[in-house]
Amino acid sequence: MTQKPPLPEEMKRTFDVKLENPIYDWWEEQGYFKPQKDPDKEPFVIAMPPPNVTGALHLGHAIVSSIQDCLIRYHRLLGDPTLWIPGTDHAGIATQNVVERELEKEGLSRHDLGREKFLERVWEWKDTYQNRITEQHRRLGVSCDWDRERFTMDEGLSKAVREAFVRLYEEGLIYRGAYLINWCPRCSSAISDLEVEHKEEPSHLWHVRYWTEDHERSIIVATTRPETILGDTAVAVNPGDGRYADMVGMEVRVPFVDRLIPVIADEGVDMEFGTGAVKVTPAHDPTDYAMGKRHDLEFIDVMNDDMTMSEAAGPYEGQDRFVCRENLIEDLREMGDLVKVEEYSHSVGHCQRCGTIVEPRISTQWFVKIKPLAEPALEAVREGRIGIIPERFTKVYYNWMEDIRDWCISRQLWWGHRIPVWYCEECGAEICVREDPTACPECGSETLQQEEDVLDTWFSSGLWPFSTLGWPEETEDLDYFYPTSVMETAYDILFFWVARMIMMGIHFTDEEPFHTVYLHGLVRNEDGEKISKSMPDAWRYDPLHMIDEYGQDPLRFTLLTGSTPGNDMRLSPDRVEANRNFGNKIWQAARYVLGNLDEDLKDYVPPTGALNPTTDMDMADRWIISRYHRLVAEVTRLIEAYQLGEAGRQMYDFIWSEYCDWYIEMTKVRFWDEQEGADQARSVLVYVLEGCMRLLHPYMPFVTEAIWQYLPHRGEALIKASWPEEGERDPQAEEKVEGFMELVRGIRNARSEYHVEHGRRIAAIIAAGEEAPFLREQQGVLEALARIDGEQLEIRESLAEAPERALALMLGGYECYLPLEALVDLEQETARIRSEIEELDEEIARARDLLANEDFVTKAPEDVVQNERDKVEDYTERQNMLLERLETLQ
RNA sequence: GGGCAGGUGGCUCAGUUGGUUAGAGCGCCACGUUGACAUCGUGGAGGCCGUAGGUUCGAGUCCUAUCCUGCCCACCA
Repeated sequence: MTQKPPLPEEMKRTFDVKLENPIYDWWEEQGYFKPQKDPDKEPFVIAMPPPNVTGALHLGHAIVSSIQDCLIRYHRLLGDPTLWIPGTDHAGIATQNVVERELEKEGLSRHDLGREKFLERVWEWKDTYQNRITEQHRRLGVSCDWDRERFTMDEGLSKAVREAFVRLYEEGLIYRGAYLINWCPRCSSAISDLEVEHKEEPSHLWHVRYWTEDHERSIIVATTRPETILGDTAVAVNPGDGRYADMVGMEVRVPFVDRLIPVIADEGVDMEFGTGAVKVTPAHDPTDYAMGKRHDLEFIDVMNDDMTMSEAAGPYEGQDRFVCRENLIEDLREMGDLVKVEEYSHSVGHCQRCGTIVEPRISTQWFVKIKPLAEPALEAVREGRIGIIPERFTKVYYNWMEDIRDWCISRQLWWGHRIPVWYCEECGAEICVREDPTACPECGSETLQQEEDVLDTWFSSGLWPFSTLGWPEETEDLDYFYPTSVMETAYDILFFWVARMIMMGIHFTDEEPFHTVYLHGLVRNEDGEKISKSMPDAWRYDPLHMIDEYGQDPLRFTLLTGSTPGNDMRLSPDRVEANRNFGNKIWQAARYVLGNLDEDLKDYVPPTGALNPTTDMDMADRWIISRYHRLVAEVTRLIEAYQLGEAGRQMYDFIWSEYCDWYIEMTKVRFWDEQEGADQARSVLVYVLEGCMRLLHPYMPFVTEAIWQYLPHRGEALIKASWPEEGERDPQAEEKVEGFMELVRGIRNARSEYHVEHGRRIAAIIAAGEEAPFLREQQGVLEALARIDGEQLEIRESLAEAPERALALMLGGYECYLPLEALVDLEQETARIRSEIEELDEEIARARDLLANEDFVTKAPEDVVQNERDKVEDYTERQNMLLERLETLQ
């Protein structure tokens, strides 16, 4: 039944990136991405943030996939029933915009097609891009359950949206009314406060004089938006402002439109700013709106939907708002009522989706009364039922939630969930029901008109963690997999999405939709710029291009290790290349291991549990096992703490710098002439490497699966193997081998310093003290690694007399002499020893000072103090030997 | 106006309960075709951890102030 993995019989010289896709397909066909439900186990569940169906995946999606797939694969290896739900978002405005742009190329507008035909076009687009996105996701290696793939506008989710809307409506938490909203003239729709991006822009502050009816008195106001003068319905001053006290209650005339407006007193006016008098346009400014409400002023919208001036703008009717501004300023100047123009910079709201300057205006829209939803959402985080990583974002979350304002959810678009409300043309009743109504429940009339507006796309996204599991139906999935575990996404949609999921999740399911929020940063290019499609070298940062070039594993490893939670990262192709090299390094190590095993690989199948170090093993074996066990513990701890980057780096360092650079080199000696312990080495090589593949699998799924398949192993696939066990450490072996490494490094260093040819084997005399037996055991390894001539190597307990004319090294507890007569330059050697003595001097002085400090000795932990004592002893010993040496040289 | 993050070798970044002589990758210098690997190996140069104070036996790590960079929030007319 079990189909074999799609790999060549023999390991090739390098890992072929083209194998990634077949391996992925194999995993999928084998059903490894599907959760193994077990009622006794707690499942691990992630709802994947659904990409918009607007276009191609970018590096932002690559980081999402990398982090989530890493967590998913880790938990799958732990044996948790693991579910990752994929899907896509209809992305209301964004998608409608791209399709409209397509239509523009044909010279058409959506109005030319009409609602129905236009929506057909959008669905076509959606089908194309959803498929493309799915394909791209597969290439990113995501191990999600494709059978559970959802779309925010598919039948089930639409039902969820309808249910959520109706419930909120019935609870009185959704209302309709005319309020000040943000209007995007290009999108021709209302947008929420969050969808407005404020940018500081240079502009002017125009001082304009308003006259009283009799032209006896006047008041000067300062404004950044002269075109809204036409909608003024008051002029306000601070009640405590003596300059204008006598004018309060008077009426002044609005220029160009025949209207007298009152001068009012309001606490909100800052006496220090501008002239201290402010024009009030309640229909076009949030502050003025509030003032208008307080003083019961008239609300006059002076613009049409397309931002041409409306009939209310009198002589300026039909002009674009900014053309009107220019003309109006000119006219004021001519009239002499433009008193002053100052340079002024202020923040201007732009539409998040199209960049157009947003116009605050009064409009009838649908809103969610948000406070009742926000309160429990705040508590959930305050009381720790939801944790946010990194923690600093909890404060950001609190600030926003505490200060939250009602959410405008209606959009004047065609693409989206149409608001399930009908109006009766007979009696005017407003009907909000779960099933499409056929007759008015009030008057029985069948002339019902459905609300034209659709919902904000984030309304459906807010239901994602449970709507994807079948809510509002009480499905098995919902019962078993909900609440989900981790919500992982970019920090820039904390409010848009995460906050709303928490609010809606708690409201509709009485449970927090997830227990952990993990926020990652944005990916930028080498220069720290946001990567956008319009950049000339954008292709260099296209994840698919990077995958073609280097493979998915290196890209993923780079994204995982390149940053810490919540911090942006700069991604350069160089880094991906470096990690590609790491993948190759592992591949080569595996080839070495495999090449040294006997025919029957089954002899080396690793134990089910940990292989612990025992005294009958070679010290090198004990050392690497111990180091590997340390790694298992560390990586597990770090992943559990969501420190994915650090865990990855630890594996990189261990595999490259310990396993490859040292352990593999050490084993070679045993294989050369099949010395004692060669079989032991084979088992240990396999044990550690196979374990590393399991550890590393969440970080480099493809290359590890391939290697694992070649290596002796238990089970059919790495992806569903088990997480390594934390075995025993062997401090003694670690200490001995590290001393040995220090000795080897010292000899190599000396060779290099004295320009000994690489190929040349040299003599050495080593006084090893009680380590002599150990060093004799490792004699062959020492010869190989330090390139020493076995015939000329002497290992003793101690030396009665140090050899003359030899380099002296005091390292790792060894006293080592390299008799390089011909090569030793006496002066150079003297200088070398002197500088080493000096360095030791400094260290000894530092440690002695520390130990002389009573406070240090009494207050610091015992092991820290002891450590310093040992150092003084060790350094002094080394220094004495070097001093002696210096004398013999002179 | 409020808040947050970053400032560590030439570049990009680690360094999470304060404790060896602060690490890595890339780049740089010297040497190297030993049968896992030149997508490599060996050795090396290079940092008073933004600045100034403070707490502590001990600070890259904690506190205060300050400068620079970036970001978020806010009804700045």
